[in-house]
Amino acid sequence: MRHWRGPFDRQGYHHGNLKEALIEAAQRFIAERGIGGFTLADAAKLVGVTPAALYRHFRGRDALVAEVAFRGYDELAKRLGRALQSDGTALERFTRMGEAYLAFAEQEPGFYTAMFSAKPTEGEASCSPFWAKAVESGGKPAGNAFDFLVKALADTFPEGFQTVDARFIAIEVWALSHGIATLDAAGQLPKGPGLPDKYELLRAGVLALVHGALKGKV
Amino acid sequence: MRHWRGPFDRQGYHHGNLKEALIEAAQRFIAERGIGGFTLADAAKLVGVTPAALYRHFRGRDALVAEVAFRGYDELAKRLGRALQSDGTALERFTRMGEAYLAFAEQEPGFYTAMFSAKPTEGEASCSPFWAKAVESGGKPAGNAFDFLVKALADTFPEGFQTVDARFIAIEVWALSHGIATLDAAGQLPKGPGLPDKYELLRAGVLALVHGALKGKV
DNA sequence: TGTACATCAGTGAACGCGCGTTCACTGATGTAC
DNA sequence: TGTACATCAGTGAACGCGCGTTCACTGATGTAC
Repeated sequence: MRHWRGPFDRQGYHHGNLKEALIEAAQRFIAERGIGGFTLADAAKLVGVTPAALYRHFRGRDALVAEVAFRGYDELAKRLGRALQSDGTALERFTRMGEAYLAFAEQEPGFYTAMFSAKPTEGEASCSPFWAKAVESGGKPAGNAFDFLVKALADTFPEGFQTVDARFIAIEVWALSHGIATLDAAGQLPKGPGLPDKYELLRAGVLALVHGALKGKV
Repeated sequence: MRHWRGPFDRQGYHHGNLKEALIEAAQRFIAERGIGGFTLADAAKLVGVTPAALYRHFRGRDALVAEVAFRGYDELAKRLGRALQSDGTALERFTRMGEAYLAFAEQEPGFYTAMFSAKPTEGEASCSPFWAKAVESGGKPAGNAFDFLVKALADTFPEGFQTVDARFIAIEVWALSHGIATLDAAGQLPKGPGLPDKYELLRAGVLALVHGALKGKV
């Protein structure tokens, strides 16, 4: 195999790493134009290949989008897992997870968009990869994003939440994170002097949600 | 003008209420298939009219989508305004607003989708109709959804939020509402025995957010 | 009441386009001998 | 080391389709006289 010189770079008849390059191109176009605006023709062109070449690696358009979404689930779980195992106090790690979530949505809009708009592939395992029971990936059981969140909550507040199910809080935290991330992506988050940025918004909001539960205020 | 017999009903050469019927059809298809999946041809067919007829009433596809979004902003503000002026205590009205928001997103997915994905029309007034300064509509200044939310907060907690800007809380509440609504629409909200439904989720979350601010916990 | 006419909402045929996908093919690669 | 061969990634031409949009038109409506 020829030396790999970057996803959109090519010399000669064989591309060398077409599958990865196509995924990367799709990710980029989905980020720029949304799921509907993404076309196979553009992706192939960017990569320097005929549209038909795609069919050596994917069943079709939907399969490529699904693959992007799948990579997204993986990357998000990886980032959250990394934050969960980072240094510092449990609260610091928990805060870092929130930042990681927002940063992921901002830095990888292609992933994020694909993750929430990929049609459930018929026959495929799970269509809610955030919180579905962890799926095996290459033998070793992979954690999912939602499980990491629940675990972080348990670590950070080992005394538990009296009457409240930890999953309850986790859903609240996730919904707030998702809301902030999508409003921000849509350019709808009010911004201005005296108004917090999204990280501050999430940090303060999560603390309030957790403390509300801690005090049985819910 | 002939008697109006329903949006998708027609007799004779002239439709009678084509503009409204097209908006309604667009709303329905956007709800079913998303912005990308909506086509003029389908809308015209449903209404019983040639695609070209659309151009008597709209500049083109984008204008129709924008009109749907605009109706959505209007309808949402109307519903929130109604909740804001309903009976009961201030807290009850505030809670009702949250329910109204979630119900709107669920009952009018066409509106909700259009509102968040309409491209900012160049030359048009505002591209963030939730919180942009209230626009005149037919002479009388119309309230926007975000202003209603801030007002509800002020009514419900007249003692104010010590160190915290009320808009801060409003953004948190809105982000949580939006997150819950969109996760629910995407079928991603975990559901099961012991887990709360979305209304309970929002109610508890909002209370926690507000109390967090009230106690200066933020 | 009847007729001529202006208005304009909707027709239907056509357009150019770009899409996703297929197919028989070709040329580069690496392996067996 | 050299040659024959199997493999298969990518080609390029073609497909059928449905899209948004245009245009000269037609037929229904309502108004002026």
